[in-house]
Amino acid sequence: MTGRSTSSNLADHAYEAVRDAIADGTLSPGDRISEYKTADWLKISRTPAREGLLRLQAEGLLANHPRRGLVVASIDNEALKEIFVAREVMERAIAGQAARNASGPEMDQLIALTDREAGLVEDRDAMIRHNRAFHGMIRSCAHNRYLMKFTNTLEDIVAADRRGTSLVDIARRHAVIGEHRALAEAIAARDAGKAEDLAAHHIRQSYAARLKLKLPES
Amino acid sequence: MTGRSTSSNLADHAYEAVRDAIADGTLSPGDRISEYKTADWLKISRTPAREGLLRLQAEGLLANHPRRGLVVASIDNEALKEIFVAREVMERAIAGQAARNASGPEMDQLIALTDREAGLVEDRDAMIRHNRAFHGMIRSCAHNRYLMKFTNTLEDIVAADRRGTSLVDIARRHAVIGEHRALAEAIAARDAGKAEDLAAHHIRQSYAARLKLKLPES
DNA sequence: TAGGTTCAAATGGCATACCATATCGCGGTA
DNA sequence: TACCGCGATATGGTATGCCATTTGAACCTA
Repeated sequence: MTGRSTSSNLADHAYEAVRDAIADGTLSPGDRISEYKTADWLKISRTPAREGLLRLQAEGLLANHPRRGLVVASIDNEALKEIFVAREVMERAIAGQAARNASGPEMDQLIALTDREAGLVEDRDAMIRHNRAFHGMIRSCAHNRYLMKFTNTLEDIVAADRRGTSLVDIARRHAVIGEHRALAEAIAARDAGKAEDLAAHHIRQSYAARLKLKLPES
Repeated sequence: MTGRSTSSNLADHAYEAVRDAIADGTLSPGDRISEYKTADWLKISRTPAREGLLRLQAEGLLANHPRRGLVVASIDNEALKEIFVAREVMERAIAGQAARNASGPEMDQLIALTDREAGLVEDRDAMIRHNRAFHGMIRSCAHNRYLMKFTNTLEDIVAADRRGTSLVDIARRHAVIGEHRALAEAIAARDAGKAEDLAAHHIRQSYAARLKLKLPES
């Protein structure tokens, strides 16, 4: 998942620290990032810092601006479109697989998450965290580590974009809660076809809501 | 792509060398791999060797056996199933996108590739190389860098498996040529729906053919 | 004042050194 | 002969040093 795991080694620590800094806006797209500054910030040496940054680069969160070092990746509208196309097909498949493969306890946990969500509609940050946890749970239920990893990566990239999540809009938050509930119920009912359609629709709605924010090109 | 690009830095060189060694069977699943041996083999120092290996690990080609270092990843039947589920949904989407987005020259090149393929049916290794080039071309045509990267990674993982490709069977090679031709023609005709179905079918056939090889669990 | 030149600081890439730990073999002892 | 313990070796993790390149800016000159 994307959780704050207690990193056992310093490279993981660097990876998580920088990733989280990007996710929460401490670092913005276009910001330059150097091995030195990162190492100094985290009180570690350059080597593990470099390893963490290389990993972020491999995942697409950082871009190697040819002769100027690493920068937080800016995603243009074309890349955003590609990401949402990819997310739609993968989240659709994940929802179907979750409906087929989730264990009883997993489904219980998924339902419990949706029950909790309604109470969070007023709290934007809590909703954002909960949204990630919810989708993470579905990916878990699908029992497909590859689709899980890929979608997690794409979610991180999207979160890094300064246009942020569509959840800043409270109307969208209300809508999301309904979409989540319907999706969770379809999965719990083991209705794979319905779950797939609802998941795809959910991702499309998310993309549409984000485009409506109408923020300038990165 | 997976091409033998002239790596500009040593870490990339290490990455490519080890990846290719895995792909061509020089290294087999379960084989231990150390930073030291890799560095010595390639006449570089541990640092870039380590970076290349870490990248391979992040992609899933190497596994970090807890107390024994890195080993070439063994994929069990469950993982193979997950991979093919993921490949099916992504290759399906890629085929559809290719039918919609491919430029004229790209389609010409795709058709040219299929024309060349028929003459290769007797040459197993040439077919294997051509198969990768063909799928790489379709991924290119789709103009979706994320789906392209993910499917390339999965293809590398599958290639690493010692059970190898189903293309070792000449009957399968004949079938593949037909499936490729049909798929390329659907894309060239911009029939996205048909291309999607053909691509999904192709992946399922590939999985079925591989299972029929009935080789022991890794 | 504008433009060019030069030099210092920053940065990435690579090599190497150091340390802790784990593995494996060798030898001694019961 | 079998088992136990100790030490050499292998290995990963981390720190640091060196070098080439580039950038940015101060300074000099026309």
